[in-house]
Amino acid sequence: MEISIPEVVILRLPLYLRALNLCSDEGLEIVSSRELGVKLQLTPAQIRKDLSYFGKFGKQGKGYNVKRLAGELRRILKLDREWAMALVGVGRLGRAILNYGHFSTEGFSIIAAFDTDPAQVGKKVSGLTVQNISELRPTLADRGISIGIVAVPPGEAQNMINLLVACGIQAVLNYAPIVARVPKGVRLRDIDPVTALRSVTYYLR
Amino acid sequence: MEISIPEVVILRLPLYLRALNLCSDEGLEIVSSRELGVKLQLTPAQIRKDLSYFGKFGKQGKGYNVKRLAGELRRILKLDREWAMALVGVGRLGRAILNYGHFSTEGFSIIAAFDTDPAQVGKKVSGLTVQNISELRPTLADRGISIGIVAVPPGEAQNMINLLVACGIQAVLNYAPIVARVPKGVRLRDIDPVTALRSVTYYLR
DNA sequence: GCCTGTGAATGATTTCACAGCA
DNA sequence: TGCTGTGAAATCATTCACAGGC
Repeated sequence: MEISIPEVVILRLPLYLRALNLCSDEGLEIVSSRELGVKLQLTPAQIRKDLSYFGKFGKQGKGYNVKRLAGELRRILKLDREWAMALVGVGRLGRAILNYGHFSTEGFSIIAAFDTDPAQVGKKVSGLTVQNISELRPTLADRGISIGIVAVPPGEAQNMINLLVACGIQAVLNYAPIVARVPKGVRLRDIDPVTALRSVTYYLR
Repeated sequence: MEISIPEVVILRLPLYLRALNLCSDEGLEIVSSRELGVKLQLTPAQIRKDLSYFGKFGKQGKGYNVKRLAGELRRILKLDREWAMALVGVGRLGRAILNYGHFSTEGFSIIAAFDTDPAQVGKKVSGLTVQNISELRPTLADRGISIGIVAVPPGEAQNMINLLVACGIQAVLNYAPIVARVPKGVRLRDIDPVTALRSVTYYLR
């Protein structure tokens, strides 16, 4: 029987990757779980235990080879390929997302943009021609798009998510400030600065 | 001795607030933990247990008064006041943050903007005059700013966070794609779509 | 000596299950 | 009957502690 890996572990792997990139920048070739732990404010034991779900990547007495471990994590997280994404909503927020430089350098490309507003359809934004939402289904299928980015007003967001799901999307990155729902089997991540702030004020004077 | 409330609970309270707002929009006056659980994909028991850390807000046999519970949560999370924020970095990302409409409607106002680039200082962006970073300390103190927003390139981000901390900031909302560190007592929240995506591809085909 | 990988122990969080009230 | 609030039980996650290898 398959042992399944806790989701908290998967959520930490990208942080390990960030820390390893930092090690690379510092010219480090080998890093120990203790050193990684200092950078990430995690215990060494947690890092070792997390990695042990996937294999043995370290050398006793030494630590982990920075490049090798980064490569393994990229493979585990399926970051050793390009991921095609579609943006829904090309208003102010959607345009800012298209201009965000860090997606493409990390293997995530927005290759299609959609809007429900006929006035937007056909316009060029950041090198993409805005398509009518009715073209969503064939475009997702033909162009191998697995991730949808939702950047529409809150009132429309759940409908757009439902539409993406109905068209076979596998994951949604939701920028709308709502409680979004997706069926089991579809993955959802929310980018919501207001929710982040609301959980922080509790601790402030 | 004070019993301290688990951080996971605090992280869920803003979601409860979102769900309650949705109930309000639907014209609901009373909601049960079961109904909230359906909206949030959480178990009713978890919602009741979470709320029980703070008091008894429900009516047996009925449920929770939507308006009343929303009000209590706002009070608990200290959202019954205005929070002043300072933005550091007025490049493309910083400007998009200034244009993001959902902060001010939720009681979070960006009332000062800073940049290290002398060419930016003195310019007006979204109604704010960009200030020299050297004015950070007096401005935070004089204007009662408790939250700093970091939107500078990755290489400068940790330095800017250190500076904010040195100037007495209580919380940092970090948009830079780095592993950021803050001392104990300062709260950090990261807004990082690439990290969100990296944790999602693991589950995709 | 130093650090990994990992069962066992501890600690935290979630869920159960039910008393008590509307 | 229906739902809350809550101890107790169950589950899940983290940390400990040490065998084993460099």
